[in-house]
Amino acid sequence: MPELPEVETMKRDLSSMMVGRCFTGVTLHWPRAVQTPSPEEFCNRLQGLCIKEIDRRGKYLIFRLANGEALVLHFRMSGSLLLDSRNASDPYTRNTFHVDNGAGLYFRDPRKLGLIWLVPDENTVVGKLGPEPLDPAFTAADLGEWSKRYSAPIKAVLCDQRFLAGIGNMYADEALFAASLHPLRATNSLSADEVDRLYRAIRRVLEEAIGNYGASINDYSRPNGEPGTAQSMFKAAHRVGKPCPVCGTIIERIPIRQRGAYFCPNCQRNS
DNA sequence: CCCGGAACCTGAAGGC
DNA sequence: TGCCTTCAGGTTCCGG
Repeated sequence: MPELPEVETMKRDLSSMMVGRCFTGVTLHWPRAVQTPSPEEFCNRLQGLCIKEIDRRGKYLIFRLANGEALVLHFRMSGSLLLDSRNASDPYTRNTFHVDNGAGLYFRDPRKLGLIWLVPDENTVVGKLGPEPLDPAFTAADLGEWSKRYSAPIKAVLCDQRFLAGIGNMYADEALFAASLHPLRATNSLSADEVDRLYRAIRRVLEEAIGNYGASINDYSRPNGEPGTAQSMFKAAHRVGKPCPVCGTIIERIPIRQRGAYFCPNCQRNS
């Protein structure tokens, strides 16, 4: 499930090979992924456009094009963007972007939940996202200010893209474990010390995961097909029934807002 | 504003 | 073995 570290890895891996290249066409096997414009217009307009730079905002991957427009992708649950031409015949390759060096960018997405936009202004897609957690301008004081506004469980708030951009289920669990905070803690009940712990935990967890090229939990892999290794560092996420690496207590999983929250009931007390 | 639930998807996993 | 149900989860939308 591509979250911030996985999309950041895609951005870095793809930038060296794709910046300066131009799209020669698109094959849409799953046109419903295209949000705007219409699939026909999407294919016509993208053809001939060249990539000026590749960026990331939250969990969105942004191709900034030389004509000022932006091709924006969101991978949701199962999407990935692959370079190897062998993916042309993969039944889960939903859409293919053909590039002027003869190569292709293969949008592989078994669950068909990923989304694609071609827009004159990328902010129509990503404009409502909260701050980037790794932006130097985002401080612990900012996190404290934001947190006062929410009474919902901290786990749910961390996953809310209007609060912070790019954190999903896995990294919210990891950050809360690293900060020794129970996922059900009311967000506005955090002390200044707890906010500071959480702030440092978020940044440490995300930076470490980027250093490990993201987590290959389900269908994600790097553009070259190699898996990321960040999942091997997980202490709580997706580890239900396994021992906490700190204290040995069995990791539990509870539903919060229809999603699984993994945590150590000993290290992350709800009080 | 807040919250819960459904919808979108399909492979995996569990029950009987 | 096999059919059927449920679950996973990011985002948006809808209703209370």
